[in-house]
Amino acid sequence: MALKIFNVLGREKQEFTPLNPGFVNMYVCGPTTYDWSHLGHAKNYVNFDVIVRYLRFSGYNVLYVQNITDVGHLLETDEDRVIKAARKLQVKPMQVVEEYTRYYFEDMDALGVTRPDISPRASAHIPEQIKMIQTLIAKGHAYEVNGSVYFDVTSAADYGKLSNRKLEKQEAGTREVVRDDKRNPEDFALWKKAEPEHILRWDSPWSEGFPGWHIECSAMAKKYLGDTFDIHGGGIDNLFPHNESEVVQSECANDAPFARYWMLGGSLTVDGVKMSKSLRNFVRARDALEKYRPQVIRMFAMSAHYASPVDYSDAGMQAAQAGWERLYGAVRLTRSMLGAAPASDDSNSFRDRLAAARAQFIEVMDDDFNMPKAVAVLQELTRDVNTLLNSGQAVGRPVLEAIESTYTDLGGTVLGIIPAGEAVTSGDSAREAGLIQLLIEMRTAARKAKNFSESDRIRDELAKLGVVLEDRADGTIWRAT
RNA sequence: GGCGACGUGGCCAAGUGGUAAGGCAAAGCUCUGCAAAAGCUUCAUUCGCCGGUUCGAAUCCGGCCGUCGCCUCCA
Repeated sequence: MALKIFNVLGREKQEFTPLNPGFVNMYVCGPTTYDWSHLGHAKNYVNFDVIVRYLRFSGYNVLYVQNITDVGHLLETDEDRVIKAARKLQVKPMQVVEEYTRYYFEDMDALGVTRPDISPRASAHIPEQIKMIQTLIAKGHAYEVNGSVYFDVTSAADYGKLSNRKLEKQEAGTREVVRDDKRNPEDFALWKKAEPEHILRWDSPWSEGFPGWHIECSAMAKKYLGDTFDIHGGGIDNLFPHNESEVVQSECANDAPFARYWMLGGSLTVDGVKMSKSLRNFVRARDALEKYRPQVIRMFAMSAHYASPVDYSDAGMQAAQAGWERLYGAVRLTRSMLGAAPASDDSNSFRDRLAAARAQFIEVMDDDFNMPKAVAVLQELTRDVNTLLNSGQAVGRPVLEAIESTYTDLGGTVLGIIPAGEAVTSGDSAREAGLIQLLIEMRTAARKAKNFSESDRIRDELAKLGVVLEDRADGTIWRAT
């Protein structure tokens, strides 16, 4: 079974064949770091994280580039959003960028999102952007007016092919407003001359100014991945104009196809409306992390196919949490049983069940990264694992290890929802575990003596402290809530 | 208005021609001293509505209704 990807370019599911066998060059549009990351970012970057993890799990050598936008991303009012934030906070623009870039990585790290291999910043690639703009001017795809440079969308026959937009046949100026000095209303800025109060500014052949928003991705993708590369990811909300502009300017400048596969993630919504900063309906990623474990947020992000929207709600998060706890409960039970398991081949036939789960997992992930179905595969496996482990029949160490590694590989390495283990390392945790074990033994003695008021008191008091006891045929185990 | 996505049980959701995965919630049961955890059972003759194609459609085609996204602020 070969990997298939729904390619937004052409809007069909296609077999994935990398440009160079065994290697995947991938670019994903990153955030503009002038404010906190919210769950919308978390959803999208968790999805792409799983995509990258799965590609690597499948044996591909992935080069993953994700930019940090720190300049040129203007508001509708033509204000630079970074400068605006800096003015509000009374700090230098680059301080804003530094601070929120740091927070962004902190939040993504906490969510278990693997860092991109390269995180290039727009402001560090001004020369590359200027060079690309010069190429576009030389080829007649861009023009300079009053120190600013615009891309002429009528110069490219296939402009609009990604978002399926066609230029309206109309003459410039017939619209009510033709902004700036553009020849066509649809032309977009490659370089903008800076007004005196605009602090973020660089020298260029045309003026002291700053690059447009779209050119950074084209320039940095070219620099690190080449003219043509395999996968370009991002959020569906940036399909137009951002992604469309990237495609047209890159292909015009490079005379080569740009990204071969486009993968765009669905938006996170709240009550059916997109979570966004401007609507002020967002939940910061770090606030969500205070309330829910990172694995639960990842489960939630994977509750629908990556290209579909996901609606945020407490009920949705709680469903994700309940589902996760059942999965993780099976893993925890497996690990606790490993401690005293015999090195026998008891229950060895269960290996077939594990192999089937692996095969199913790969099959559904190969089908355009069907994460909800991949989770379902683990959930079905979990039912059988629980049945086996609670059956009372002997289970040998090799099988337990095979169960553990199945969860670790599929749920851990690929999906990032199964932690590697709760290693008790610090002195305090080891002491705590010892004390809990002592209380468990005291309770066991009380139960044997049928002193249930005493045994229930120990259980209830521990529960109040966040330690839940579970009585099993082979003894009592505990877990922290 | 243009472009695009979508509408599946109480909720979330998979499913692109062969007779409805999975999770959450709910109810009953088993296990337990009681719990917890786990397992079992029940829970859509039906996939927004109306037509059509077909031996057969949630899946294909047409129309209608509704929701959402983008159309130079947004991952």
